[in-house]
Amino acid sequence: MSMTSESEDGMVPTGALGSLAIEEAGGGGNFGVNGPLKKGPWTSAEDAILLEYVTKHGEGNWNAVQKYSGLARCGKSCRLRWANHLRPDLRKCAFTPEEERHIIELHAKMGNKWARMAAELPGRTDNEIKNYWNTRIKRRQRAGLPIYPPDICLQALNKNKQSEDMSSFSSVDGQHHDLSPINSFEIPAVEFKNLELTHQLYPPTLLEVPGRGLLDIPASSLIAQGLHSSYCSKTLLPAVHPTKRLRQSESFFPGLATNFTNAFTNCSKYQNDGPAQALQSFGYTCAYDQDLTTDHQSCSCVLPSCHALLNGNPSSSEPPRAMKQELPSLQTQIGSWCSPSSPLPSLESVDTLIQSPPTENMQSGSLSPRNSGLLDAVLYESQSLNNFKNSSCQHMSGVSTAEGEVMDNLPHDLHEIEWEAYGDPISPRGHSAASMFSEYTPISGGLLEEHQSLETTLGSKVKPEAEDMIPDEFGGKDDALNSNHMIFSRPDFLLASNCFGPKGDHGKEPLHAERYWGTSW
DNA sequence: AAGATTGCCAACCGCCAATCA
DNA sequence: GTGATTGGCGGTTGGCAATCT
Repeated sequence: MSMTSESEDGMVPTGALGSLAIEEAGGGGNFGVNGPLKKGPWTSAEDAILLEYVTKHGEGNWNAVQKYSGLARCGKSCRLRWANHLRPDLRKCAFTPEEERHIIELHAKMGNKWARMAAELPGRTDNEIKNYWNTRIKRRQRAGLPIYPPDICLQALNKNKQSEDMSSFSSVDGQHHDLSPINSFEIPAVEFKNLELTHQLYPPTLLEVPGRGLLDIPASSLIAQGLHSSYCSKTLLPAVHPTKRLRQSESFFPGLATNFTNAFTNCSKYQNDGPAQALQSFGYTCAYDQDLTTDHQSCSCVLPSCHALLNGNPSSSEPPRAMKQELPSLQTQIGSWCSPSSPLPSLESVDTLIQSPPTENMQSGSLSPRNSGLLDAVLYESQSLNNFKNSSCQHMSGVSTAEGEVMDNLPHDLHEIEWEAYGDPISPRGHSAASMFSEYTPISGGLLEEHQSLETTLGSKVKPEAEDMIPDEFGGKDDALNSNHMIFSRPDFLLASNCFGPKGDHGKEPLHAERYWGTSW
């Protein structure tokens, strides 16, 4: 949408542009020294002014642009325009396949760190990369395709495995992570105080955070952590990034590491069996996973159910909610665990927090404004449903701690329903649950409203989706893909799925990578 | 053909950290 | 030391064009 107002202004010779710019600044908004600041698309004349200014004075001091050139734009807008469009070193062509590949790799490594990604892609801007990623994600999610190609996930896996091997626990000082090229995690210095808030609430990889939406997690953060339960304590917990900015919302992701720890503890037996088995053991259920027999349920069941629970929107008949497609990176969220100013709790204490959420800390006052709402609702629900504990999951042997913790909060019948789906290796409900979770974006309504929503979820709205929604190796009904796309978008899914693994037990053809991933990798 | 949907992209907004006065 | 300013970042919005129904 390049400059819609282009037609109304020709290129104006540089020099004596100020008055023109001021005249053009008709839009409302703030007032600068030259009058009202213009918003909206930039004109060629404005570009010329900005270009001239930067040529003369260099970058920086952007507010002076408006002051001295007469450009009726705020400094911020000028900086953005320069950085995204006028910089001479920009590459305006479409992303090359190599660049796309690089972006995927970088995102697997960094998450939504667009600026950092842009720094590694010469001539590309963070905005460009962000837009590319968001549209790409949207497209792939709609198509029910995973975000990350398997090799990247495995790459991340291997790297982080190496990282674990190489890293030493002595890196508590937080230095190692910048020194080690392998360890790509960024662990910010954040407060531990919110730890209890998210325990029990969020399964790995997709975390719903009120006011923040779903958090996605770079593949590297997901996969490797899960391989060993000790990983969290070694790599996630101690590392502190001294310079990482702490955003309010980024202090909100504490429970994840423990969930990882717990969730993968029971799968650690696979750790020596190679990635494939380990990944399968993670239990990120793929409806097409032919290995999803009851033998594997121990690890494959929980997360989707968690999704369903957390989503609070188990029914596909629910009105569609805004889908959060891209999410803050885990590496910052996980960092919530560790702060120089807040001693890292032992995992035991973490578990204590998980199992016995301190209710006093759940008072609204202890929640950040962004954190209230869904969290409150889920915590409340968790407590009120605690009576179901131990009764419903015991028939599911091998359910990991984290899994059980979440599952325990489900009514028994819901367990049954969910598990029936997972017992059926080709049931579409397996991933539909995940999609339910993904489709729930909390609107920061009141606690009551969310509670009600959750209640509805738990109580009655578990509705099986039609069996015919199973896509025929992604050639099936689009609706099914749409409604179930989320799990395929998750890097964890692709690791667990057989899309790049051996043929499943049921003789279904494995998904060929080139078909599965498309050709655009 | 017309309306709806999707893709794409530019720009804005809010937040935060660093710097400055 | 403190408040204001600046710059940077990530998320979101809005509009146009292309495609679909």
